[in-house]
Amino acid sequence: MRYVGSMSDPTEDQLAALGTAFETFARRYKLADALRSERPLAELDKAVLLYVAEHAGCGPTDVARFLAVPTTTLSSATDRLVKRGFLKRERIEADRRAVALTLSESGAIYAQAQVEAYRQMHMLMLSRLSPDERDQFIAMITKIVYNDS
Amino acid sequence: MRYVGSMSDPTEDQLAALGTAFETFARRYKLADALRSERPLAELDKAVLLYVAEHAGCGPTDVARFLAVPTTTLSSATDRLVKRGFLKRERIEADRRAVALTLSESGAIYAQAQVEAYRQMHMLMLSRLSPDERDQFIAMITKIVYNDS
DNA sequence: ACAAGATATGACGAAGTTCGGACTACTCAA
DNA sequence: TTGAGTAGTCCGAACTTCGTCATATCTTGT
Repeated sequence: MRYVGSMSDPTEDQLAALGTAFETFARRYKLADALRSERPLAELDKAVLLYVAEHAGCGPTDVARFLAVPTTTLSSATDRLVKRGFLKRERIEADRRAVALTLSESGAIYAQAQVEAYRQMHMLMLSRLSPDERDQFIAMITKIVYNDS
Repeated sequence: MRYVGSMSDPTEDQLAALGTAFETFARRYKLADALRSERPLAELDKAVLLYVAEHAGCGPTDVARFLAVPTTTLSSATDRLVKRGFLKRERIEADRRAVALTLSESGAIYAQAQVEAYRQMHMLMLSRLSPDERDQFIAMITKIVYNDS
């Protein structure tokens, strides 16, 4: 049984085109990311690093909630990051159960490199569009992402 | 030392906007995917299933190459899929070293459901744009993804 | 003031994944 | 026929995720 939409719904062709574009996009993205040197951090760890970069002093629970993973999983992640010297965990006195997460020097460098890599990729992507299209594209994807329905 | 681009390069604002949009996009995408019932297949396994759905009779090496993972990793994936009854592995006589991968009945159903879920998501995304914008958006993302530079 | 309950983390371990190295079986060219 | 190359799999080490349990600390109703 197939849903028959109104005239203003996206067409099947549009959906198909978008699907294949995304599929290809995701694969390339992964490939580009994979060619980093040394043992790359786990996906989760990178996400944690970037989050802490933007929210210095936050607690593990905050990060876990944001990334939608169990706190124990996040605990493992911070463990790894601390062990590699990318993250600092410090008890705070306002609430001595809690810890405040901050990036170490090298953690900040790593995060910065990561951000830069993304920037490069975005640059490459946008550079394939004309200047006019760039604004349009960004406006559209923003509309898609943020317009909760 | 920062690279100073030409006037027609994407602006920092554009890059930043695109970055945050993607970040949010990726997170939502993951969440939506996570709400499937029963033990969900590993990410790799799903990718394998979808690939085989489109390339019935292909061999493990084909899939491994396409997904850019070692053949041993792909072997594990097919093992799991066969064990769950989603995939069939059959020796072919043209080359008796090779095996041909095909979806089982339930594998096809699963793949179909997966495709449908993506379709839904793409539908939701496109529905936030006006009909005119949809074509424009697809044209742009296609240009971005396929125009190798 | 304090017992009871909520919170923030960490320790531990089971279950599951990735992937290098070794191995089997088969094909092919000389 | 033999040696090199190819398709796949098996095994095991290293890692991740995440549930369960244990530890400190807050917080509060009384």
